[in-house]
Amino acid sequence: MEEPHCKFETVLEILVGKWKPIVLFHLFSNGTMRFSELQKAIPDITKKMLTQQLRELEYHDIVHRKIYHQIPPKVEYSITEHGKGMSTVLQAMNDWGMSHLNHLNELYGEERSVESFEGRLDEVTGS
Amino acid sequence: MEEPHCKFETVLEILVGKWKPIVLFHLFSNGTMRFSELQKAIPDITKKMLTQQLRELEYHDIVHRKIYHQIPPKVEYSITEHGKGMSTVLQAMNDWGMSHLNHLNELYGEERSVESFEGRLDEVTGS
DNA sequence: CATATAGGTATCTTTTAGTATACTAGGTAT
DNA sequence: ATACCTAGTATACTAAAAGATACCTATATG
Repeated sequence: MEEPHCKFETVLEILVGKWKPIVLFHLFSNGTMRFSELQKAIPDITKKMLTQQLRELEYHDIVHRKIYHQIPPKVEYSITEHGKGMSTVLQAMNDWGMSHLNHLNELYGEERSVESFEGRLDEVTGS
Repeated sequence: MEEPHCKFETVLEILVGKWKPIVLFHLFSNGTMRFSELQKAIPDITKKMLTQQLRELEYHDIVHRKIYHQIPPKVEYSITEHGKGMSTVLQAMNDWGMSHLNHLNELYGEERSVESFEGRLDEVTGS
């Protein structure tokens, strides 16, 4: 009973954060990117958040940070070997996620989306 | 480029919430549980949070809510058929999560844990 | 008549996550 | 001398998530 050994929370911990999924998406897609390239690819992110999310991914050894000691600075980010091992999990999540979206569309209709989730909650609540 | 079609965020949306993993863990393990049984199984959760997390899972058709019209009330929660389809994803997350924890232990030593993650961030930051 | 019961809701406070904006370093181009 | 560049940091603020606590419902029991 004590501590549930169901540790999918570990994966959640890596992925949680408003910008982590999209940061990972770009790094997985493009291989290696500079800080400024990531910024351009994700226009609404602030430097602070981009730095923060990258640091957390770096802590988990998902992302590698390569510093070129130049002026002006150059820093490149890429997925580590360990991080690449995560891709099957992400793929599994992605695949099931897609089918889940279809399922939700069947339940609630095409017009709904993951984003417009708040408004629908009361429907289920008020029954 | 536009909208990344990498939709593992959908799965995140279902699972994110401080108590969702443990709620799911108990429901997957025990099959069917009353509200009060969940409360007992997760002592630190408040009624408010338990209700909220269950409602969100219900919205996503992961959890089913069966109401017995009695006084005092009786409500049973269980994993839906659709929800059961999620178990392979959760298993994949769980498995990779375990190996990731080992990896982190190799990197940072045995004493660290997922929980004591804050304190370690500066180590990676300050290099 | 007061109390307990189960499964909640309502309201308020605290904590955490995210945003906005200004500032920095150090070398190069004007 | 001044402005510009990149990859940040620092500080202050706002929004969202979670916690604490009180209350509600209708029946059955003492």
